[in-house]
Amino acid sequence: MTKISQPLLAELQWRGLVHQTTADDVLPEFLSKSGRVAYCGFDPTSDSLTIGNLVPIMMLGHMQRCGHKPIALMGGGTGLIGDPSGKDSERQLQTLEQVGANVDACSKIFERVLEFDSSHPNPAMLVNNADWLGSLGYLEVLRDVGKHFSVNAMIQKDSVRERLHNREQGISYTEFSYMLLQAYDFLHLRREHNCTIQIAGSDQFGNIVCGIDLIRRDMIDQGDEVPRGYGITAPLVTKADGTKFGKTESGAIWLTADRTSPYAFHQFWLNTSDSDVGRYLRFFTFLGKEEIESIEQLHQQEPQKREAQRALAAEATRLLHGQQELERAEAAGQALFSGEVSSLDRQALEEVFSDVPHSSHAKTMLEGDGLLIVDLLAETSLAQSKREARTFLSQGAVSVNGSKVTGDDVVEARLKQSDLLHGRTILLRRGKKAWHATHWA
RNA sequence: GGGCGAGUACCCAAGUGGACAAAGGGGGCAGACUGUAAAUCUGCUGGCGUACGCCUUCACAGGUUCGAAUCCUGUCUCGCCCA
Repeated sequence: MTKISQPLLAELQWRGLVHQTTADDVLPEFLSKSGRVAYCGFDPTSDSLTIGNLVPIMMLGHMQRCGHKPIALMGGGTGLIGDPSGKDSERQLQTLEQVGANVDACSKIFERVLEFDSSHPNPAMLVNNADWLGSLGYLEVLRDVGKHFSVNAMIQKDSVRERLHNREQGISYTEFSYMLLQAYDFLHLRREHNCTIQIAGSDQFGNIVCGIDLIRRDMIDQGDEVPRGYGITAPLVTKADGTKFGKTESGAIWLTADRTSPYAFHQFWLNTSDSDVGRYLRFFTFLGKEEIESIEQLHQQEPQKREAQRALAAEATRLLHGQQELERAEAAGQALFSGEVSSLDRQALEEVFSDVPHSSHAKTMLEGDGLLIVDLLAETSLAQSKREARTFLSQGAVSVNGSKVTGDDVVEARLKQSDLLHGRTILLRRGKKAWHATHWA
């Protein structure tokens, strides 16, 4: 996995991960030597990151694989301020404790993609800018950082200008200062860790340039002839149908299992459309060029097999959740979509349905004539009322233990004790995807 | 402050005294077809009830009327024009 395949920039480019760089003329040359240090900042606005953050994380992964040193920067300090970019309203400030907890929680994600072990030739680092921003004095900032910034230039920035012209919202001095802090981060890492590259999403280009400027001015002050700071931005991930990437009906897709189960995560990738899957393989897996191209070829020949989606889902799930969770997710998907659940043994059944809504009922209800399915459905997450349950039944949308409820009068269909799997479970399904497990005791 | 116009269901939008739980479109859910896709076609889409029915809804509060989304009065919100 740690093979050094090709120079970083070429690697990023064929993957389509480069949106824009600074200093196009000298950057390739600069990056051709290994051992460069690059960082990317992440906002700890919550206790997990979403797949929207995955692209820059992958970029850091490529850095490391190409022999450079990646630094993941958690914005524990800047998170207290809030980046005005792309926001149309002032940010709600978070408490110190909140931000601190979020930093801890998010750092686990990086450990999955990056190698932090000190035995690695170029181990990754995780830093929190609260560590240096927190102790920074106000006067110090004004003298050493503020001096290098022109307000005239700052108010020209898109992110600021929009808010300045918006009387309703405006922008606070706090958020206005954000770019100084981000620029200072870069300078700090440049000084302390010889970090020369900043990676970020395309919306951060302006902030990166600020940092580069600051480094240049600062280093000239110190008599350094070749001040170096470069920026690489990643493209915005888009979907062919124009809808927003990374969102589903049930919300954002997160990178940790407590927010988005490995099964849901796997399903998300599996449902990628044909027109996006090639790009996503490049973005979200570490598979090599030839491998991806052969997968694509296979996919084109037999798109119905969805080899490309399967590969994408497998790689991404393994990366973030590990081999074991991947296997569970695949097994669950297999069982849930084939509908062949009655053959599962007890343990497999419990594993597959651990993430599915469930409810408990009294076994005695199944005695005698049994229980009307309509009545049971209304009590589950699958139908809101008896009337709705009747609709689903008559439409042929309901399955019991994987087989569709059919017959002349489906509304009158009943469940009996013989329907119990392993003596305690009956699985209901509405439509293709909505399952509900009922347990009986 | 003055004048005009608008507020309808998840969203857009018709309806300007009864046939209105309210056209049409979008979205959502389900079915067929499929590849857990796209496109297409079909059904459902205020709530509750085993078809008839009941309850709640057309910005809000009152009123006129046998009957109001529709008419009247007041209030609020939004848009445009004038000061």
